[in-house]
Amino acid sequence: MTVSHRTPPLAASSVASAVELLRERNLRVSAARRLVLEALFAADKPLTAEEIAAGLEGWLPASDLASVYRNLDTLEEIGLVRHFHLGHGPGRYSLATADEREFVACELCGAFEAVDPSRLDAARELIAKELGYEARFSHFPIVGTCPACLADRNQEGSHAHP
Amino acid sequence: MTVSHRTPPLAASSVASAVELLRERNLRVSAARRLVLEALFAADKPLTAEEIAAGLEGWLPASDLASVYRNLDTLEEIGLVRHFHLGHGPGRYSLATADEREFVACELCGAFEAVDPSRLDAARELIAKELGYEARFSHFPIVGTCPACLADRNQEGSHAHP
DNA sequence: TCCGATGTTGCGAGGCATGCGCAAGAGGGA
DNA sequence: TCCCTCTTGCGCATGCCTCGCAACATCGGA
Repeated sequence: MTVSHRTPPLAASSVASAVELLRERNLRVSAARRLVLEALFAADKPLTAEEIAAGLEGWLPASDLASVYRNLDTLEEIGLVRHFHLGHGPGRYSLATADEREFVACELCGAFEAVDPSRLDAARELIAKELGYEARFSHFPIVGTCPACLADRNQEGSHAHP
Repeated sequence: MTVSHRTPPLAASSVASAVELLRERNLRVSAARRLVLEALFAADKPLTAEEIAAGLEGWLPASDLASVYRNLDTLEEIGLVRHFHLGHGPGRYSLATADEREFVACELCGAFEAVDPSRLDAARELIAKELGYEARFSHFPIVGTCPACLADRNQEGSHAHP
């Protein structure tokens, strides 16, 4: 799923509770499906479909990539999963949280972080005022230069006049 | 070229002056190269490599897609061309302007516009203060909902209580 | 004006991130 | 346990590029 879903988020606290939510929606709890959930619950960061299919480097059984994409898609449709895009490169998937997350990414080093949307409300407001657009950084992040790379850049500049 | 270049922009006013700049850099002025420039000068909006290769629907001779990409890349490297990414979908290329452009895009209808970076400085400042990141919307735009789609959405909501 | 060194072109093939079709297989209510 | 469906797995297709390589063109120099 390369497109952003707008289903309200469903925050599950465990694989078991997520499975429960699947059943409530008459979705089957297949091995492949459960594996995707287990990978997402086990991970501490957004995963690519490839990483999930590979079984998190052996921690979990490997599974079919196409099925992983399909399952991520259905899970996202019901609100259990969210994904965003880190510049070029594959999409990154994670469990949905009650409050949607937004992202910032560094175009130099590739670092990224999730941020609470409220921290971006002021900026969002300014953008709305100036352009009339309502910005959303949950599917496509704010791209720029992270603090570390900014520091590196200043470092470089400084040795011109030691 | 899927990556952003940081060469200072070179604003050319015509194909001839752009060609001049190529010669100054010891780059050859081949037919294919000139065609890319002609397409960009003829267009009133950012083009995809595919559109350029197709000769703008017959206005110009068609050319090889791989060469178009290579030429856009070299032109971008010397600062004559810039490109940005509209969500998924191919990159969009346009002639560089003396002042860099930044972009906003609507994730619902696909519309996008170029904006003067100064109009986003306040938002950029807020983001820097809040996250420490220096945001740049010239390669990856601000993604959100455009005024028209926002109006549509309100329209929909309103007929609940006429 | 011809020449040669080298930058470029135009294919064709390859790669990555997805998406699709379809027959085989597995959930789970009756 | 049966059977209807939902899912899986596999292979192949697609969109957007990128690469390798031989043929070819450009442009400074003889």
